[in-house]
Amino acid sequence: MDLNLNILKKNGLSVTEGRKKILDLFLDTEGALAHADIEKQTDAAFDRVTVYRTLQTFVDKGIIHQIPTIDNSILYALCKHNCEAGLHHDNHVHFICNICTKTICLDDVTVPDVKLPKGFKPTQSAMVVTGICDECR
Amino acid sequence: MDLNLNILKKNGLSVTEGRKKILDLFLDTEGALAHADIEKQTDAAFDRVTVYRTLQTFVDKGIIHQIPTIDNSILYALCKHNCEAGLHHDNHVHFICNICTKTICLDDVTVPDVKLPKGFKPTQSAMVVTGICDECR
DNA sequence: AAGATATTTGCAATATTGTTGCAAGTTTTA
DNA sequence: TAAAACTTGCAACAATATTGCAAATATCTT
Repeated sequence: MDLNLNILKKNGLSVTEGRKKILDLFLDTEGALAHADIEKQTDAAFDRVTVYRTLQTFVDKGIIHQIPTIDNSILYALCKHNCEAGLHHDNHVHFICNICTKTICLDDVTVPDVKLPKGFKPTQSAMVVTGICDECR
Repeated sequence: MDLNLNILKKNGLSVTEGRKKILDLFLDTEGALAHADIEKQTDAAFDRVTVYRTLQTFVDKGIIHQIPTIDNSILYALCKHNCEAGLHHDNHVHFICNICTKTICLDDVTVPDVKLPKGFKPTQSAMVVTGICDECR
Protein backbone atom coordinates (compact mmCIF):
# COMPACT_ATOMS: atom_id res chain seq x y z
CA MET A 1 0.00 0.00 0.00
CA ASP A 2 1.24 3.49 -0.76
CA LEU A 3 2.60 5.51 2.09
CA ASN A 4 0.19 8.36 1.61
CA LEU A 5 -2.79 6.02 1.48
CA ASN A 6 -1.57 4.44 4.63
CA ILE A 7 -1.34 7.73 6.45
CA LEU A 8 -4.76 8.88 5.35
CA LYS A 9 -6.46 5.66 6.37
CA LYS A 10 -4.70 5.52 9.70
CA ASN A 11 -6.18 8.90 10.45
CA GLY A 12 -9.68 7.94 9.42
CA LEU A 13 -9.76 10.23 6.40
CA SER A 14 -11.46 9.52 3.12
CA VAL A 15 -8.91 8.91 0.42
CA THR A 16 -9.33 11.53 -2.29
CA GLU A 17 -7.20 12.76 -5.16
CA GLY A 18 -6.51 16.07 -3.49
CA ARG A 19 -5.44 14.64 -0.20
CA LYS A 20 -3.19 12.06 -1.82
CA LYS A 21 -1.54 14.65 -4.05
CA ILE A 22 -0.98 17.19 -1.31
CA LEU A 23 0.31 14.60 1.11
CA ASP A 24 2.69 13.35 -1.58
CA LEU A 25 4.00 16.88 -1.96
CA PHE A 26 4.87 16.98 1.70
CA LEU A 27 6.45 13.53 1.58
CA ASP A 28 8.59 14.63 -1.35
CA THR A 29 9.59 17.97 0.10
CA GLU A 30 12.55 18.65 2.25
CA GLY A 31 11.41 21.51 4.43
CA ALA A 32 8.21 23.41 4.76
CA LEU A 33 5.50 24.51 2.35
CA ALA A 34 3.22 27.51 2.25
CA HIS A 35 -0.29 27.45 0.87
CA ALA A 36 0.96 29.24 -2.23
CA ASP A 37 3.65 26.62 -2.86
CA ILE A 38 1.03 23.92 -2.87
CA GLU A 39 -1.18 25.74 -5.32
CA LYS A 40 1.77 26.26 -7.61
CA GLN A 41 3.10 22.73 -7.44
CA THR A 42 -0.27 21.15 -8.09
CA ASP A 43 -0.84 23.41 -11.10
CA ALA A 44 -3.97 24.74 -9.48
CA ALA A 45 -5.59 21.37 -10.05
CA PHE A 46 -7.54 21.89 -6.87
CA ASP A 47 -9.62 24.78 -5.72
CA ARG A 48 -8.00 27.19 -3.29
CA VAL A 49 -10.67 26.32 -0.79
CA THR A 50 -9.89 22.64 -1.04
CA VAL A 51 -6.25 23.30 -0.32
CA TYR A 52 -7.12 25.39 2.72
CA ARG A 53 -9.45 22.74 4.01
CA THR A 54 -7.04 19.92 3.34
CA LEU A 55 -4.25 21.67 5.20
CA GLN A 56 -6.55 22.37 8.13
CA THR A 57 -7.63 18.75 8.22
CA PHE A 58 -4.04 17.55 8.19
CA VAL A 59 -3.15 19.91 11.03
CA ASP A 60 -6.15 18.74 13.05
CA LYS A 61 -5.18 15.12 12.57
CA GLY A 62 -1.57 15.72 13.49
CA ILE A 63 -0.19 14.86 10.06
CA ILE A 64 1.41 18.25 9.47
CA HIS A 65 2.22 21.13 11.80
CA GLN A 66 2.33 24.87 11.42
CA ILE A 67 5.54 26.80 11.72
CA PRO A 68 5.68 30.29 13.19
CA THR A 69 7.26 32.85 10.91
CA ILE A 70 8.09 36.48 11.37
CA ASP A 71 6.35 37.64 8.23
CA ASN A 72 2.72 37.12 7.48
CA SER A 73 2.72 33.58 6.27
CA ILE A 74 1.83 30.17 7.55
CA LEU A 75 4.22 27.38 6.78
CA TYR A 76 3.38 23.72 7.09
CA ALA A 77 5.62 20.70 7.47
CA LEU A 78 5.17 17.00 8.03
CA CYS A 79 5.15 15.80 11.60
CA LYS A 80 8.00 13.35 11.77
CA HIS A 81 6.96 11.98 15.11
CA ASN A 82 3.52 10.53 15.49
CA CYS A 83 1.37 13.40 16.57
CA GLU A 84 -2.07 12.55 17.82
CA ALA A 85 -5.11 14.40 16.58
CA GLY A 86 -5.19 17.79 18.20
CA LEU A 87 -1.93 17.36 20.05
CA HIS A 88 1.32 18.15 18.35
CA HIS A 89 4.63 17.47 19.91
CA ASP A 90 7.03 18.51 17.27
CA ASN A 91 9.78 19.96 19.21
CA HIS A 92 12.48 20.68 16.71
CA VAL A 93 14.00 23.95 15.62
CA HIS A 94 13.08 25.48 12.26
CA PHE A 95 15.65 27.23 10.16
CA ILE A 96 14.81 29.87 7.56
CA CYS A 97 17.53 30.61 5.04
CA ASN A 98 17.88 34.27 4.10
CA ILE A 99 19.27 33.40 0.68
CA CYS A 100 17.19 30.55 -0.73
CA THR A 101 14.31 31.45 1.64
CA LYS A 102 13.63 27.77 2.29
CA THR A 103 12.44 26.68 5.68
CA ILE A 104 14.13 23.58 6.96
CA CYS A 105 13.09 21.38 9.86
CA LEU A 106 16.15 20.62 11.92
CA ASP A 107 14.81 17.37 13.23
CA ASP A 108 17.89 16.67 15.29
CA VAL A 109 17.89 20.00 17.06
CA THR A 110 15.35 20.07 19.83
CA VAL A 111 13.98 23.25 21.29
CA PRO A 112 15.74 23.82 24.60
CA ASP A 113 13.71 24.34 27.75
CA VAL A 114 13.72 27.83 29.17
CA LYS A 115 13.05 28.94 32.68
CA LEU A 116 9.97 31.15 32.65
CA PRO A 117 9.08 33.79 35.22
CA LYS A 118 6.88 32.78 38.16
CA GLY A 119 3.32 31.99 37.17
CA PHE A 120 3.86 31.15 33.51
CA LYS A 121 2.87 27.63 32.53
CA PRO A 122 4.17 26.53 29.11
CA THR A 123 2.39 23.99 26.99
CA GLN A 124 4.32 24.31 23.74
CA SER A 125 7.37 26.10 22.48
CA ALA A 126 8.70 26.85 19.05
CA MET A 127 11.99 28.19 17.87
CA VAL A 128 12.86 29.71 14.55
CA VAL A 129 16.42 30.50 13.54
CA THR A 130 17.20 32.58 10.48
CA GLY A 131 20.52 32.75 8.71
CA ILE A 132 22.34 30.93 5.94
CA CYS A 133 21.76 27.26 5.35
CA ASP A 134 24.32 24.59 4.56
CA GLU A 135 23.61 24.67 0.84
CA CYS A 136 23.81 28.44 0.38
CA ARG A 137 26.97 29.26 2.24
CA MET B 1 11.35 66.69 25.87
CA ASP B 2 8.82 63.91 25.56
CA LEU B 3 10.11 60.41 25.31
CA ASN B 4 8.35 59.70 22.05
CA LEU B 5 9.64 62.90 20.48
CA ASN B 6 13.10 61.97 21.61
CA ILE B 7 12.91 58.55 20.01
CA LEU B 8 11.58 59.88 16.73
CA LYS B 9 14.24 62.57 16.42
CA LYS B 10 17.04 60.23 17.38
CA ASN B 11 16.03 58.09 14.43
CA GLY B 12 15.84 60.98 12.00
CA LEU B 13 12.10 60.75 11.53
CA SER B 14 9.74 63.66 11.01
CA VAL B 15 7.58 64.16 14.05
CA THR B 16 3.94 63.75 13.10
CA GLU B 17 0.74 63.21 15.02
CA GLY B 18 0.41 59.66 13.82
CA ARG B 19 3.90 58.61 14.73
CA LYS B 20 3.70 60.22 18.15
CA LYS B 21 0.37 58.58 18.90
CA ILE B 22 1.36 55.14 17.72
CA LEU B 23 4.69 55.27 19.50
CA ASP B 24 2.90 56.33 22.69
CA LEU B 25 0.69 53.31 22.37
CA PHE B 26 3.71 51.04 22.33
CA LEU B 27 5.29 52.88 25.25
CA ASP B 28 2.09 52.42 27.25
CA THR B 29 1.51 48.82 26.36
CA GLU B 30 2.79 45.82 28.21
CA GLY B 31 3.20 43.23 25.51
CA ALA B 32 2.74 43.21 21.79
CA LEU B 33 0.30 44.89 19.42
CA ALA B 34 -1.18 43.86 16.11
CA HIS B 35 -2.12 46.25 13.36
CA ALA B 36 -5.76 45.81 14.30
CA ASP B 37 -5.10 46.71 17.94
CA ILE B 38 -3.56 49.96 16.85
CA GLU B 39 -6.47 50.88 14.63
CA LYS B 40 -8.87 50.16 17.45
CA GLN B 41 -6.96 52.03 20.12
CA THR B 42 -6.50 55.12 18.01
CA ASP B 43 -10.21 55.18 17.14
CA ALA B 44 -9.31 54.93 13.48
CA ALA B 45 -7.96 58.45 13.65
CA PHE B 46 -5.40 57.47 11.06
CA ASP B 47 -5.81 55.79 7.75
CA ARG B 48 -5.06 52.08 7.67
CA VAL B 49 -2.33 52.77 5.18
CA THR B 50 -0.68 55.26 7.49
CA VAL B 51 -0.61 52.69 10.25
CA TYR B 52 0.96 50.11 7.95
CA ARG B 53 3.57 52.57 6.80
CA THR B 54 4.31 53.81 10.29
CA LEU B 55 4.82 50.30 11.59
CA GLN B 56 7.11 49.48 8.68
CA THR B 57 9.12 52.62 9.31
CA PHE B 58 9.51 51.82 12.99
CA VAL B 59 10.66 48.29 12.16
CA ASP B 60 13.17 49.61 9.63
CA LYS B 61 14.55 52.05 12.18
CA GLY B 62 14.83 49.43 14.90
CA ILE B 63 12.23 51.04 17.17
CA ILE B 64 9.88 48.07 17.21
CA HIS B 65 10.35 44.46 16.21
CA GLN B 66 8.13 41.82 14.70
CA ILE B 67 7.16 38.72 16.61
CA PRO B 68 6.70 35.35 14.94
CA THR B 69 3.29 33.81 15.52
CA ILE B 70 1.81 30.52 14.51
CA ASP B 71 -1.32 31.99 13.02
CA ASN B 72 -1.31 34.47 10.21
CA SER B 73 -0.70 37.67 12.07
CA ILE B 74 2.13 40.04 12.63
CA LEU B 75 2.73 41.31 16.11
CA TYR B 76 4.93 44.24 16.98
CA ALA B 77 6.64 45.22 20.19
CA LEU B 78 9.06 47.86 21.32
CA CYS B 79 12.72 47.06 21.11
CA LYS B 80 13.99 47.41 24.63
CA HIS B 81 17.61 47.27 23.66
CA ASN B 82 18.93 49.82 21.24
CA CYS B 83 18.48 48.26 17.86
CA GLU B 84 20.18 49.98 14.99
CA ALA B 85 18.36 50.69 11.78
CA GLY B 86 18.06 47.47 9.86
CA LEU B 87 19.62 45.33 12.54
CA HIS B 88 17.55 43.99 15.38
CA HIS B 89 19.04 42.20 18.29
CA ASP B 90 16.11 41.55 20.49
CA ASN B 91 16.79 38.23 21.93
CA HIS B 92 14.05 37.58 24.40
CA VAL B 93 11.39 34.89 24.46
CA HIS B 94 7.79 35.71 23.58
CA PHE B 95 4.93 34.14 25.43
CA ILE B 96 1.43 33.73 24.00
CA CYS B 97 -1.31 33.05 26.53
CA ASN B 98 -3.94 30.57 25.40
CA ILE B 99 -6.57 32.13 27.63
CA CYS B 100 -6.26 35.91 27.33
CA THR B 101 -4.46 35.49 23.98
CA LYS B 102 -2.05 38.30 24.86
CA THR B 103 1.51 38.14 23.66
CA ILE B 104 4.03 39.09 26.29
CA CYS B 105 7.69 39.89 25.82
CA LEU B 106 9.64 38.05 28.47
CA ASP B 107 12.47 40.53 28.49
CA ASP B 108 14.38 38.68 31.15
CA VAL B 109 14.29 35.35 29.36
CA THR B 110 16.87 35.22 26.62
CA VAL B 111 16.66 32.83 23.74
CA PRO B 112 19.14 30.06 24.43
CA ASP B 113 21.78 29.25 21.85
CA VAL B 114 21.34 26.01 20.00
CA LYS B 115 23.95 23.93 18.28
CA LEU B 116 23.06 23.81 14.60
CA PRO B 117 24.14 21.11 12.14
CA LYS B 118 27.32 21.67 10.17
CA GLY B 119 27.08 24.44 7.60
CA PHE B 120 24.24 26.41 9.12
CA LYS B 121 25.10 29.98 10.07
CA PRO B 122 22.57 31.69 12.32
CA THR B 123 22.00 35.43 12.33
CA GLN B 124 18.88 35.67 14.45
CA SER B 125 16.74 33.37 16.50
CA ALA B 126 13.29 33.68 17.93
CA MET B 127 11.41 31.62 20.43
CA VAL B 128 7.70 31.55 21.09
CA VAL B 129 6.20 29.76 24.04
CA THR B 130 2.48 29.22 24.36
CA GLY B 131 0.64 28.34 27.52
CA ILE B 132 -0.99 30.11 30.45
CA CYS B 133 0.33 33.43 31.66
CA ASP B 134 0.78 34.57 35.23
CA GLU B 135 -2.45 36.56 35.26
CA CYS B 136 -4.71 33.84 33.86
CA ARG B 137 -3.71 30.87 35.94
C1' DA C 1 9.53 83.91 10.53
C1' DA C 2 8.42 82.75 5.72
C1' DG C 3 9.09 80.46 1.70
C1' DA C 4 11.39 76.42 -0.54
C1' DT C 5 12.13 71.65 -0.15
C1' DA C 6 11.39 67.23 1.50
C1' DT C 7 8.50 64.11 3.72
C1' DT C 8 4.15 62.18 5.10
C1' DT C 9 -0.71 61.48 4.78
C1' DG C 10 -5.24 60.07 2.99
C1' DC C 11 -7.84 58.49 -0.74
C1' DA C 12 -8.91 55.38 -4.34
C1' DA C 13 -8.02 51.47 -6.64
C1' DT C 14 -6.16 46.94 -6.65
C1' DA C 15 -4.07 42.66 -4.98
C1' DT C 16 -3.70 38.95 -1.83
C1' DT C 17 -5.28 35.84 1.52
C1' DG C 18 -8.72 33.41 4.09
C1' DT C 19 -13.82 31.99 5.17
C1' DT C 20 -18.70 30.29 4.61
C1' DG C 21 -22.97 28.12 2.64
C1' DC C 22 -24.61 25.12 -0.42
C1' DA C 23 -25.43 21.97 -4.29
C1' DA C 24 -23.08 18.43 -6.88
C1' DG C 25 -19.85 14.86 -6.85
C1' DT C 26 -17.10 11.18 -4.59
C1' DT C 27 -15.96 7.85 -1.06
C1' DT C 28 -17.20 4.75 2.40
C1' DT C 29 -20.36 1.72 4.71
C1' DA C 30 -23.36 -2.00 5.18
C1' DT D 1 -24.85 -1.73 -5.16
C1' DA D 2 -27.69 1.52 -2.84
C1' DA D 3 -27.76 4.58 1.14
C1' DA D 4 -25.27 7.41 4.09
C1' DA D 5 -21.41 10.20 5.04
C1' DC D 6 -18.12 13.03 3.59
C1' DT D 7 -15.55 16.08 0.29
C1' DT D 8 -15.25 19.24 -3.47
C1' DG D 9 -15.91 23.38 -6.28
C1' DC D 10 -18.33 27.46 -7.00
C1' DA D 11 -19.84 31.87 -5.71
C1' DA D 12 -19.97 35.34 -2.68
C1' DC D 13 -17.86 37.68 0.88
C1' DA D 14 -14.53 39.37 4.41
C1' DA D 15 -10.23 40.68 6.00
C1' DT D 16 -5.69 42.15 5.21
C1' DA D 17 -2.03 44.36 2.60
C1' DT D 18 0.08 47.29 -1.28
C1' DT D 19 0.71 51.16 -4.73
C1' DG D 20 0.38 55.73 -7.11
C1' DC D 21 -0.67 60.20 -6.63
C1' DA D 22 -2.27 64.74 -5.14
C1' DA D 23 -2.92 67.38 -0.95
C1' DA D 24 -1.26 68.36 3.52
C1' DT D 25 2.31 68.75 6.89
C1' DA D 26 7.00 69.00 8.69
C1' DT D 27 11.69 70.41 8.21
C1' DC D 28 15.28 73.17 6.38
C1' DT D 29 17.39 77.46 4.82
C1' DT D 30 18.20 82.03 5.05
